[in-house]
Amino acid sequence: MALEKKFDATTREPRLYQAWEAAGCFVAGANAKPEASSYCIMIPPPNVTGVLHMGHAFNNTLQDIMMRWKRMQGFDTLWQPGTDHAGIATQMVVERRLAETQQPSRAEMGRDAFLEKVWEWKEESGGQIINQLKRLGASCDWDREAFTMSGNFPDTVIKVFVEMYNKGLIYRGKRLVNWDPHFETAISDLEVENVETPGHMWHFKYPLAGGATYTYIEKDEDGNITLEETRDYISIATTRPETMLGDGAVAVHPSDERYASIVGKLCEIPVGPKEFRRLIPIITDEYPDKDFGSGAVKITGAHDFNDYQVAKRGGIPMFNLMDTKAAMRADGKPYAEEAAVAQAIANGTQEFDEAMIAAMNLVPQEYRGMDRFEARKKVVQDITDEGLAVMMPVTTTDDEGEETTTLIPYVENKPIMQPYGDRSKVVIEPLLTDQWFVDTDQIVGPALDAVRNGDVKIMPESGEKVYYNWLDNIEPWCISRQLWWGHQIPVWFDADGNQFCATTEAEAQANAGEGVELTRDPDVLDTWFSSGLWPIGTLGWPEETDALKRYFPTSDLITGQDILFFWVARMMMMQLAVVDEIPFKNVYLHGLVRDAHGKKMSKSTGNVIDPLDIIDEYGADALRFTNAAMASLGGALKLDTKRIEGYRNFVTKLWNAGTYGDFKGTFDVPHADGVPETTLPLNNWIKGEIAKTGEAVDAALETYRFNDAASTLYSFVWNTFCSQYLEFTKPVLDGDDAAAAAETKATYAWGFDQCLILLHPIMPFVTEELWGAKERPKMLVHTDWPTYTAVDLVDAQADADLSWTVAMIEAIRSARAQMNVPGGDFVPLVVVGMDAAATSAWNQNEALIKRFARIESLTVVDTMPKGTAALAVSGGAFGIPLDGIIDVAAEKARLEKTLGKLAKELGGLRGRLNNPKFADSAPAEVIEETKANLALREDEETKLKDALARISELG
RNA sequence: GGGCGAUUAGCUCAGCGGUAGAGCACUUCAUUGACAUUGAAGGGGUCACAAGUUCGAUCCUUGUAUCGCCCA
Repeated sequence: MALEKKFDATTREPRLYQAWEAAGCFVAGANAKPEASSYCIMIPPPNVTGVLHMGHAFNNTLQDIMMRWKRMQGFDTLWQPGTDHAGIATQMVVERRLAETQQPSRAEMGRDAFLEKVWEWKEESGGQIINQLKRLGASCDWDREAFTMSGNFPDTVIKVFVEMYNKGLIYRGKRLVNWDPHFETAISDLEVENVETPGHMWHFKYPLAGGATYTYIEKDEDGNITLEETRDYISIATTRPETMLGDGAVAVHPSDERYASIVGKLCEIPVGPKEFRRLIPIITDEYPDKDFGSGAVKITGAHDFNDYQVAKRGGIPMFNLMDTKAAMRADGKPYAEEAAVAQAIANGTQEFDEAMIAAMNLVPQEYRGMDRFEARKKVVQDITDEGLAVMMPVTTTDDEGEETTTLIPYVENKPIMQPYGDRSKVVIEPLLTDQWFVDTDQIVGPALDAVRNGDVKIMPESGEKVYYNWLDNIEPWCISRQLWWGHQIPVWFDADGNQFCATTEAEAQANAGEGVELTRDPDVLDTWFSSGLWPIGTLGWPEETDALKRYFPTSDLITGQDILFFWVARMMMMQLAVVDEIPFKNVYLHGLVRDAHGKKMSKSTGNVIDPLDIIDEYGADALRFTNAAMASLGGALKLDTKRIEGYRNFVTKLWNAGTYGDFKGTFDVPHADGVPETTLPLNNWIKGEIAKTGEAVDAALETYRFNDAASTLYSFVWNTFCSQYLEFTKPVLDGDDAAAAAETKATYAWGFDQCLILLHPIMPFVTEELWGAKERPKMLVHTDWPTYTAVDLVDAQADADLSWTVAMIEAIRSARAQMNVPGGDFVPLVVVGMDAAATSAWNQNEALIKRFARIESLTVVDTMPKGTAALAVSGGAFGIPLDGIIDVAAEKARLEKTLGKLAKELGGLRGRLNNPKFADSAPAEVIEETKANLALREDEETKLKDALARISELG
């Protein structure tokens, strides 16, 4: 059959994919050899409503390379695909759509109706990313496609929750959590992005109770007094004045002498109606930094993580000031009543508990219902108006040179780290709420040990350090979300708030007793709680499924380093906590795919590269090859379309090597499984080169060095197979020796097949297409991966002869080009003192050298004729006689340049060998190698010096 | 502030205790022979800087500078 002139990726790739799918090529266990070991990869599940971006394309290319390679090797493979319900992200998208289409809002339609809308949207868009993965060529077992909200998965999640609850690994409590005021839900630490933002630090006076005064003294480093004054206040610096209303104390460092005399006294929060101002104690704690601000900090336990710790230590009440939208609270009793109770607490005359404090609203009437940022402005204004802002002098000069000094409020402009929700992009508010937590301290140990003892390997190695660093300092994991889309927490409460955790409502009811009214916790679980169970969940746990037995623990996990904590670490902890086994053996982490200049791809920058556009323009194979070539362990991923173009050209190159073979009849050679028997040096040689390449590819993939595999194949196919071997077959296939031609045809056919096989994991489409151009027992996707080795196939003689031949051709071409010998002319070659090896190599490959270097004859002479261009080739002094036409100056320059390089090298080699310490210390083989190298270079130098001397005689 | 990394050709990046590599870009030449998505030849590097270890350092160690990412 004749091949098309070009490979049309756009039309061929989808058809090839369909053919694989139709033949069941990707089904778990397909092409497995009997008794094969298993090889399993879990896809990092993309968001169900997502679209394929370059990160997915990169990540899935690497996974597919591993899968296809292992499948061809006959492993029992499973690539488990699926999608994630992605709680916040999906709920956000659906809510936005509701708004855009003028439908009732989430709150208006209620939970059940809203969830129906989410499912509708999932059905509508859920298949998209899967189809995009297919365009990339991903060989997942689609029959097993999973989704974190359907099939057995929800049962798995609920069962794990119940088990962990029963083991005491999950608890509920009122804690300060990161609260997203936009989505009105708690989020985990990892979902918060801290961004440096311009901010202000205000300085306010908290008056001492009852008009008390003290002497405030500041000293410099040497203990000299720099400031001494009587104060009736303590100065407080804050970036968040609106939270002053919830202050429970002012804290100073225990060693801070400036405030020692007033510790234990009360001071007044300078906000709110004057008659109800609260008094709070001045306490000591290790937290305040003496050198920061005034050294005294206000303690607002309910709205700051550091203050929360101080308040917990000091038993200081934490007054919650804000509602779920982060507006100042408008509920509760009038301010006057609340403030009176709070004062009693501060005075120590009122008992209090957590629930009582939580119910109190200490927001003064005029602030109630205000947005937090509005409230901030008002607080600052009110305090300043009252004269309680710390003032600083500012001197200005007027037109007449008159200096005036005025006092203005002391406000520092300084960058502050502001927390933002990674999805909502609004400022996160620390908020005191009831949430569910995983007690990570209890389950982190095995996850750390598994990596420390090598059961799980993380690549690159730096990933392990990052992993340790995070897990060693892990915080409790807040797993409840005040969302609707997700796995609802399986806990029911009775009227007294008693918890009944069970897998079903009936079970909870049974535990609570008949007739007890129960309400289910409305919250859902963090998406990562369920995706943390992806390995066992997709394999059917808690059922002892066949898949679980065969494929768990899985083999490799290939994922972005950005989800090392979110996902990888949590899968480790969860799998070990639930089934007491590691989820996977190797973790390959990669970075973010960036643009050609290393910039993050973003819509606003406009530098986003859509993988589907790339596939349309260049084909999936080109994109995949680019991905593989970029994937050095730990390397940066900069995607340049020029590079993709280059690999598209490589696809074409391979295709043309196919059309050459087709043209020469190599596709008429029937398919055979074994390595062909050969006698010709060029055929012996290419077999060895292929074996070496195969070994290099295996070695690269075994160590996840995809870039090495790609560059080895690129260089072999383009340079060795096409530029050399293919060219060398021309004289034989066109020649009169029928036996030689037949052998070469068969060898070319086999060699080209090997290229297709070795390239298939990286470039599945074009290779399968070329494979299909001949009658075959199996599709390429299921063809056996080679097991021959270099030891089997390398013929040392052929190897040496062909290497010499290639070097000879290159030396002649180089000399010709530099001597300006017209390309078409055949020229004679002469040699003095040709040795046996060179003679043998010449005899074997004379036709090739003559044809490709355009040589008409080789003559052995006693002395070089005058005006000969010398060649730096081993085995004799070769030269091209160019008497009369030689450019003497050019030839001198050429020789001098080569001699210069040689001299530098010789200097290094001799220096090393002359150093007695080198002889003593270096390994014998290095010394031998150096000596041999020196001899070779000296020989070359002698010949070239002779040549230079001769040419110098001419001019 | 803590952690992790990077610095190699004009650009994007590999690499390695003992000859400095690729792709792109650049220069010159080639055009009916599988392929112009091509072929041939070529130019281009104090491997950031400094000290140390070593017979030998671009590579290992320490420090400096610059840049990046993650966590506070």
